[in-house]
Amino acid sequence: MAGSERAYERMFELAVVLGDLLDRGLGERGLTQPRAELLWRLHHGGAMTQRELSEALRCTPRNVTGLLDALQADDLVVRSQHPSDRRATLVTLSPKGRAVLAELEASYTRGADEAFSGISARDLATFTRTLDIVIERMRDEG
Amino acid sequence: MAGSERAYERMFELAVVLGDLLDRGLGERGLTQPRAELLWRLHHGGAMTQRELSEALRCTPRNVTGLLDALQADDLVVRSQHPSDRRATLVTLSPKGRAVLAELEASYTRGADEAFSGISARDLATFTRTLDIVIERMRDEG
DNA sequence: TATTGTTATACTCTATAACTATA
DNA sequence: TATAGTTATAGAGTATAACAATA
Repeated sequence: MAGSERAYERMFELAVVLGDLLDRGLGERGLTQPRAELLWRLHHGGAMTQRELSEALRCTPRNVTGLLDALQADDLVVRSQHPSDRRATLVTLSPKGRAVLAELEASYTRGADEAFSGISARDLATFTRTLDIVIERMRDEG
Repeated sequence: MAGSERAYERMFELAVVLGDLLDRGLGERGLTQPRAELLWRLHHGGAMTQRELSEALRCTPRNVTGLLDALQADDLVVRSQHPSDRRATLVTLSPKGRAVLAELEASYTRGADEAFSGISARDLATFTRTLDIVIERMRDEG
């Protein structure tokens, strides 16, 4: 088999194990991937309207409503009035949400360290550079 | 930022663009990821019972029933009687299903070549080796 | 008794369309 | 008129539980 095909296979395998690992970690915290991605955006982008969330997540406004309803029921986010536009809703992390996200971020950093520990800086650089190339090519194939 | 964290980020990005690329390619052929994975198993593993499919796909037998109902409606698979066990159903690709899968496999090989063209054999080897290590570590974190 | 695949039911994520309140 | 977010409805994928036919 050609080297490129073997590498290609491995990338698909990576996507699977990465997804499984993510689902396990999130599941232990009562989260799903779509809900966690929404929280992640708030964690890194700060308060946002639902419209802005729907654009960030590339999904419909209706979808954001559903995700927020679930997250609000779990006391992870807060909906509040927008100060200047009474049509809009401002979404923020609750104190509990902030705590969960801080812990999630720490777990993420831990995961990165564990994944690549013992790999030389040179190999890591080659790995990342190759990944950059492949990602860009796949994005272009739109 | 540490090199490991940057590489980790890139892997998550890869999973996203790989998933998007896959969805686009399958969507053009009227397929979804779960349905395509079922077809892929039949393509490479040959005729199977629904029970065997549910084990291969790591999902419930009920789930297989639903996927097969949709694939059968699109004339991509055939359900037939098991020769020796009258409880069981044997599933095979239809002629149309075989044609679609042959084309899909060709497209897969093309994708692999395009993704890594121009990358040196040495870099590709380092890339694949690093990927192997990371995948194995993530699998161990069960 | 155990197994195969089904019907019944439910939950999550996703989408479109119609609607309300506001801009 | 246009925009923000909702209700109504639908479809895909997933799961558990109860059931019928067969082993």
